[in-house]
Amino acid sequence: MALSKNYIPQEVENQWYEHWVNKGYFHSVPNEKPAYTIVIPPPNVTGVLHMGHALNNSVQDVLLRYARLKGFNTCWVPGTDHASIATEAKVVAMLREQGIDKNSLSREEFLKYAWEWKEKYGGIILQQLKKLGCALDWNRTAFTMDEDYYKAVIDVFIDLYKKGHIYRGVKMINWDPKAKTALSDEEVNHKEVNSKLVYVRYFFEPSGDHRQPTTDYMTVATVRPETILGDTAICVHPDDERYKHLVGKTCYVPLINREIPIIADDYIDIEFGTGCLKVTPAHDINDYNLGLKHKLPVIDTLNEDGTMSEAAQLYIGEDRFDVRKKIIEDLQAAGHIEKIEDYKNQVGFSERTDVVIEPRLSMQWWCNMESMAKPALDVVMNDEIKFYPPKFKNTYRHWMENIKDWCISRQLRWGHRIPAWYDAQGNFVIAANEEDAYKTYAEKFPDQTQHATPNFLTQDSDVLDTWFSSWLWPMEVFGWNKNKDSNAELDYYYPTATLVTAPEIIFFWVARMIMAGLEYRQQIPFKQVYFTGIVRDKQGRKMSKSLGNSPDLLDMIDNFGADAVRFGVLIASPAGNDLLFDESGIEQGKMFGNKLWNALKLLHIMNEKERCEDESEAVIFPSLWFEQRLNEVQMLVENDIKEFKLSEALKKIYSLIWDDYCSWYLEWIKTAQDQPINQYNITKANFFFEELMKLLHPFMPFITEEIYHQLKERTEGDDLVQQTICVSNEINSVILEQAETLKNIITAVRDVRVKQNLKPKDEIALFLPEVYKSQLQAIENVLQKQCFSTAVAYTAEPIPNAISFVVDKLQCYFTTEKEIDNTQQIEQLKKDLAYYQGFLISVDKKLGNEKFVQNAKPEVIEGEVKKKNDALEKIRIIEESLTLL
RNA sequence: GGGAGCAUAGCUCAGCUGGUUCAGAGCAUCUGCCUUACAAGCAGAGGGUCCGCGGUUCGAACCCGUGUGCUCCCA
Repeated sequence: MALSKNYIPQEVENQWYEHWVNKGYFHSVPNEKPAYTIVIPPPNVTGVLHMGHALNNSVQDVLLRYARLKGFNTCWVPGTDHASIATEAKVVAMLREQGIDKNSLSREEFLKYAWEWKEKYGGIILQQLKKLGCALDWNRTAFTMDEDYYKAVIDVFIDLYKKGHIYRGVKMINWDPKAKTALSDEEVNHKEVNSKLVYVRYFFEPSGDHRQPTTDYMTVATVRPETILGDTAICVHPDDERYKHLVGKTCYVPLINREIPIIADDYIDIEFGTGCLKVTPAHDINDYNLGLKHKLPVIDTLNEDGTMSEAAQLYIGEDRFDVRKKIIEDLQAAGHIEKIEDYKNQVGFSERTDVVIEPRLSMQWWCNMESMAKPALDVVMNDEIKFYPPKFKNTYRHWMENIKDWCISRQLRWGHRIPAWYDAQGNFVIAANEEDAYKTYAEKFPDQTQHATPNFLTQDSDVLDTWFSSWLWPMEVFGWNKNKDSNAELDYYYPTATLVTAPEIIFFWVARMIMAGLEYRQQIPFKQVYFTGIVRDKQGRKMSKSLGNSPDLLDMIDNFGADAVRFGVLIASPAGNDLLFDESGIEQGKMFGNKLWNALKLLHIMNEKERCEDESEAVIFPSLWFEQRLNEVQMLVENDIKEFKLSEALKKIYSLIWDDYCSWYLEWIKTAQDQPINQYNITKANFFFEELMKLLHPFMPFITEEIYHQLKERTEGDDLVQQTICVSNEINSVILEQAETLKNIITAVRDVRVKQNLKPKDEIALFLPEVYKSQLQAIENVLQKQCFSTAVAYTAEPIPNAISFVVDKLQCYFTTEKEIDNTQQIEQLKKDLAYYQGFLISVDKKLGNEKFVQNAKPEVIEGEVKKKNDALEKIRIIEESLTLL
C-alpha cells in the first residue's frame, strides 16, 4: 500500500482510540501481575480541557503507558468532581436565562435541574481526554455524587462527628456575597488593591454642628468606612500618651450617634494611622477577637448578599460598595472627615466568583484537623510518600504544623447535604437518614419527643465542601465504603502508585487525601506525588480562564494532531518547574511525526529490495552499534521517567530516532537504487524501528500504533499498545566508541569539504593512521561509503599533497583531484593547538600542585594524568599536521 | 511581614556528589544543497563576563555570604 507523502494524524487518531477501547485494553482487573494505579485528579464537571489538564493528563498517560511497557497491570481511573460552587453557579446562570429564579424553586426542583445540567454538560471534559489519547479505564468512571460515593461522604461525616472532630460553631468566616456561601481560607485569593484611607472623626458629644473647629474628637483611619455603622468601640494602645486620658470614656459613632466605649489594648499598632482603631466585631476577624476579649456587643450590619442590614440603621438594602462612596459624602457633609489618603492594601477575593470577600460571623460546621494532621505529616517527612520535586515537603510541613479547623459547610444545594437534623428549638442530631434521625433524637432528647408533632425535624439545608468528598477519591473509586472488610479491588489497587497534580492544591486535596487514607485505611493513598509545573503563556502569565490566554486545545489537536500537542506540552515540561507554553513545540512534534512517517517509507522501499548475505563485522557494524545505542537510551529513559524527567526522556528518544536512527543508521545501511540490501541489516532495521515505536509510544501513542501496523501485517490483537519491552543493562562501550569515531571522521570530512569547496560527492581517497588499524577496520566500510571515498587506506607516514585533519587522536588525510587551499585548515589547527596548549598548562598546574595531589581523590588524579597524556598526544599530532601544511 | 524558588547562547531550558577534552540541547540565525524517505528536509557553521560583588577551596556555573531583578506560597 502506498503511503501518503506526509503523516495525516486526523485520519488515524480517532480510529485507534476506538480500537483500543473496543478491545478493552484499558480496562484492568486484578491479576497476578503487579499493579500500577493512578486515580485522575477529578476535573470539575463544569470544566473544559485547558492547558493545565493537557499537561497533567499527558504526564499521567506517559507514566501509565510506560508502566504498561514494563509489564505492570495498569489502571487509570477517570471521573469528575461535582464542584458545588462552580456547578451551582452554572446552573443558576442557566436558570436565569430561562427566566427562573433559584429561590423560587424547592430544593428538589433545583437539584433536578442541576442533575440535568450535569448529565448534559458534565462529561465534556472526559470526552476531550479521549481526544488526547488518555488510556483511562472507562468502565471505572466515577463521580463524587454517585450513590455509593454520596453515602461514603455522609458516613465519613457521621464517623468524624462521633469521634468528636466535627462540631458546629459560630466563627468569623470568609463570606462570598455573590455565591452566598462560606469559603475556606484556601478559597480566598489576596490581591493588592488601591483603596482610600479615610480619616474619620469620632466626637465626644452626640450631636451638634461639627463644621466648627473643635478638639472634642478622636480621629480613626479606615479603608472600610461603611463598617462604621457596626462599630462598638474605639481602641487605643494603653501606652499611647496621646490617648491615655481618654480610656474609659466614650465617644459617638458618626451619623447614627451610638455611644461606644474607648478601650485600651496592646494589640494596637501605635504607628499605624492615628493610633486609634475602630472596633467592628461583626466584620473583621481581629476586631472580633478584640470584641470577645473586651466583651463588646456584635452588630452585624451586612446581609448575606452584601447589602446593608436593618442593624446598620442607614442605607438599608444598599450594596456595600455603593454605601462606601455614599457614607464618605455624608460624613464629609457632617464634618466628620479629616482627610482622605490613597492607600494600597490586601483584599480577599473569592476564588470562584472573584467578588470581594466579607469577613462575617456565621454558624458553620467545622472539622478539627489536628489529630489527622500529625500522621499525615510524618508519612511525607519520612518519605513514605515521596514528593517530586522535594521542595514541596517544606510547604506541606508548614501548613500541617499550623493547621486550622476546616470549615466544611457551604450554603449551597448542589452537593452532599449535611446529615444534621434540627428541631424547632435548634437541638440537633446527626444521622444517615430521616428514620435514623428520629430514632437518634428520641434517644438523645427523650423529654422533647413526648410532646412533639410529626415531622418536626428538618435537615440542615447546607451541603459539604467539595473537598470533603474528593479527599476520599483514591479509596472510594474502588468501593471502599460499601465493602471495607474484604475488598479485593481495593487491596489490589490501593495504595495507588502515583498522584500527578498541580502544586496549588497541595492543601485542598493532597494533604487531605493523605489524612483520609491514614484515618480510614491506615494506609497512604499513593506512594509518590508528582507536582507538575504551572503552565504559563509566552509572557510568563499563568494560563487561566479569566485571562483567556489558554489556547483552544481541541483546535490544536484538530490542526496538529494529538501526538503533536502531547509532544509540545511534554518537551517543555521539565521535572516540576513551570513551563512556558509556546506553539513551536507543537510544530516540532508535528514535524517529528513526519520524520517518523518518512523513515517508515524508506523502510518500505528497503524491504522491497533484493537481499544479500554477509555478516562480516564491517558490513553489519551499523546494526551492532545501533543495538547498543538503543540499549543505552532505554536505560537512560527508564531513569529519567523514574525521576519524572519526562522532557529529558522525550528529548533523548527524539534524538535517538532523528539523529541516531534516521541520520546515521539508516544512511549507513542504505544501498544505491539498484543494489541489494544486506539481509542482517534490513531485518535489524525493521526490528529497531519497532522497538523505537515502543519506546516512543507513551509520548506519542497514535502515530506509533499506526506505524507499528504499517510496518508489517499484524495478526488480530497484535497491537503496539499491548507490547512490553525488556531493558538490557549491558552495554558494549567499545562499539559505542567506535561509532563515535566513525561519526566524527565523517563530520570532519564533510566540514573539510565545505571549507575546500568540494562537493559532497567529489571523490576523495581517505587515509587513516596505521597504528589504529585494528580498531578502525570495523568502521572502514561505512566510512568509505559515507565519505564518498574511493577506498580507505592506512598510513604511518604523512601523505604528500593531501589535506590533513585531526579527529580525536587520529591524524587523517585525504587526497583529491581538485586544487586545495589550506589557509582555513591552518587557522583551525592553530586555534586547536592554542586551546590544547592552554589546557595542558592548566592540567600541569594542577598536577604540580602539592595540595591537589594530596587532597584529590585517586581517580581524579588518574583522570588528570590521562588528560595530560591525551593533550600531549593531540598537540604532537596538530604540530605534525601544521608542519606538513 | 514570614517562607520557598529562580537568574547559563537571541528565546525556552539541561548541567547528578565542586575536578576544562563540559560550558550543552532544542528553537531561532547564517552558509551550501530540490542527493532517488523526508525542503515540514539534508550537510555545515557562528553565538555565552554561567546576574553583580565578596568569600571558602589546590580548583567554583555548582558551596557560603551579600546586593539586584523576577516568580510563587502563607499571613
